[in-house]
Amino acid sequence: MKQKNIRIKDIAAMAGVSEGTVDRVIHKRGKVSSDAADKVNKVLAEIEYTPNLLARTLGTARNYRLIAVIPHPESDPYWKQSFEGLEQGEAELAQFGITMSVERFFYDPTKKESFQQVTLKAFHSKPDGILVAPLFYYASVPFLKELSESKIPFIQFNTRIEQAKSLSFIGQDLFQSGRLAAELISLGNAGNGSYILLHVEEDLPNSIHLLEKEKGFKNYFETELAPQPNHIKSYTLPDSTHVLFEKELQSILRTPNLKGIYVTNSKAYLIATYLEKEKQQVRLIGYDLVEENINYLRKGMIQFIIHQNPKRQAKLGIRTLVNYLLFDKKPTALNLFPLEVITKTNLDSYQI
Amino acid sequence: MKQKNIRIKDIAAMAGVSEGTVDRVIHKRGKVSSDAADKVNKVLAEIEYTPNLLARTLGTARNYRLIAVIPHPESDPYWKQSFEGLEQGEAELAQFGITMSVERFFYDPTKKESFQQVTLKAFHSKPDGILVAPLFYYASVPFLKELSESKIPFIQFNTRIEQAKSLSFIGQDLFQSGRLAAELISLGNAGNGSYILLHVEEDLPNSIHLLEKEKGFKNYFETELAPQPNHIKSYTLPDSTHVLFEKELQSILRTPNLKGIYVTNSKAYLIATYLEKEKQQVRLIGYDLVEENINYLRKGMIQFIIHQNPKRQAKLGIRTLVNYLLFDKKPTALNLFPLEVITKTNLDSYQI
DNA sequence: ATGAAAGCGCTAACAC
DNA sequence: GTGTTAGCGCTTTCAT
Repeated sequence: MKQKNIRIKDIAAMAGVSEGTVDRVIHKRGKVSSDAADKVNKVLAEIEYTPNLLARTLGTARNYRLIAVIPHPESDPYWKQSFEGLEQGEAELAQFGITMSVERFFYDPTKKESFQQVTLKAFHSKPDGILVAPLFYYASVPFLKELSESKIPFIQFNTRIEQAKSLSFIGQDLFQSGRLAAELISLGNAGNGSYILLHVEEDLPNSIHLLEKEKGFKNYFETELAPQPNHIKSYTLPDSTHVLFEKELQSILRTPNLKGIYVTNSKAYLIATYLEKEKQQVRLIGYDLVEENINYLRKGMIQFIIHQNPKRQAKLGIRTLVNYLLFDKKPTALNLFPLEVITKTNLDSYQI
Repeated sequence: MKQKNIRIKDIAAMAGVSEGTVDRVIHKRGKVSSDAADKVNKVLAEIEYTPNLLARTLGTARNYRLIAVIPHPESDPYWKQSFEGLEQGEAELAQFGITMSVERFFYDPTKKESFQQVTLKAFHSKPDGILVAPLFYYASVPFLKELSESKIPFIQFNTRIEQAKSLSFIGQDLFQSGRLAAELISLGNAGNGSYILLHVEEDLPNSIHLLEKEKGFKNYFETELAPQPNHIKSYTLPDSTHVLFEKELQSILRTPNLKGIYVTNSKAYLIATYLEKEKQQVRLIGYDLVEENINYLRKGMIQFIIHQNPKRQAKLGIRTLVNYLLFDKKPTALNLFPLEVITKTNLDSYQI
């Protein structure tokens, strides 16, 4: 009954070959006669061999080098959280005595050139694996293609370039995210209202991911609330320091029968500030648990935050890469994170 | 710069003692002169020693035995999910070659005697650790006390007996959970409505955890919506097969100006069935991603489900126990899970 | 009380 | 090609 775990040694004995040969067959390291290979494979087919992953890493001295390419942590609290996720992932490795370095290459999320420069450097340093948040579509495509061609395994997170042959994408379904925002913003409002979608401080042509959210948002109203005469409009706002910001926002807020505002990035607090000043009551939905948003969530000026869990994304990215490189574990191509709904009341339960 | 990881061997050399002695000091396995202990401790204080957890498990032959005490998986889809979490946790261990068995002891969640019987058996089998969902308050107190006294480490999950000295509690803050339900149910409803809280098919005296939710629910209306003249009432409904079930529910649904119903357990679908039949429009909130709830969520008859993530709770329970037993890692006393809000639209993102 | 040494299961280097 | 063997860092047993 108590079937002891089968080891390579056992397999070797059963197949009548040596441990080394079994290892070579299992890992396809070549240099093995088809005769021996057959014997081993036969045994392998009969038994259930689950390698001991602990022992495997202990045995291998090899030092892997990973590179993480993300926006600079100081550029935005959101990316700070990703950065912390990397650190946690790395700490986890250290604990298990896995010698794997995680170099961080930062770029300026507002400058395409910065991204290009950094990715070039990353590529030339020939790491064993890359974890990248490819914010810039057009700059990412060639980079990721180069990685594929050089057989450098990589994982995309946060933003997805669909055609890239990444090991895995870790992040959220942005179309659904937009739909969720629409559901939450319209909840309890019985028809015929106006809803505004706002891209704040974004370089839209370069941020196709935001357009996914927009599509989802509109889709929800069309498919789920069709008979109700709702008005949906989307705007792009400039940098909040820009003179036009306030002016444009002001006119937007004068939209008749305005029921809700959906901000597609983490800048909802900018709108909240303004609403607070004007004492206007509009349902406001945004993204990410950054401090300013949290404050307005607490005050009740923001009703919902959709959380992307950047920390967990980054941590999982590291873990996935390690599993692949060290343990031969192929990840799922798409690792879609839950669309987490945060309100004033469940906020604390999300703060670790 | 590239400080190689310090091993026990290094410490031994630095302290001028043998590896065995260092090991004895680190693990306080006794049998070491104060002289030698001092030397080792001195080195330990100067350097940063992080044991290689991989090597540690490889080295230990010891076979640990865990016991999980949960309601029978077939008694409720919710507990089925917990059960699956246990399986996942166990699979994870196997992967790493950790030889640790997880026996499952099931009880009938509607019968206190069944719980008592099972816990007695668990206790007598003297396992190395226990993971328990202590649904019955009065029956749990003495059991958990016995565990403490016999120094059998245990973790509570799902339900928490506060005074028990468990290694850790894994679950949700139910008071906050009630508050969250109140927030979601009242959202967008401008004042003066009636809200009903429903305990369905529950033996209330034995389910003090449900009373926590009730307190939280009422608390939210008092503290956050005080000036608005809302009416909150709570009821307990019998088994749905009972003749009184429909009758009582019917009279409840005739509450004037009824805006929302909050079901404190996973039985919201029973109410949804009825609402659907009567074509009554009331906001409905319940717990747990069980199939019937999911169906009504999809249909739009249930607006929100608060998810407790039983699978992850159970999995983490196993992992925590292993970390404690094998790696000497003390868990946090309170591991509160996020209060996850599920709607029709983000549901799919939660289905793994 | 302490040191030496034999594993744990696997990988990799080295003979043959 | 194939078998043998020396580790990886730790625990544990066995002398001393």
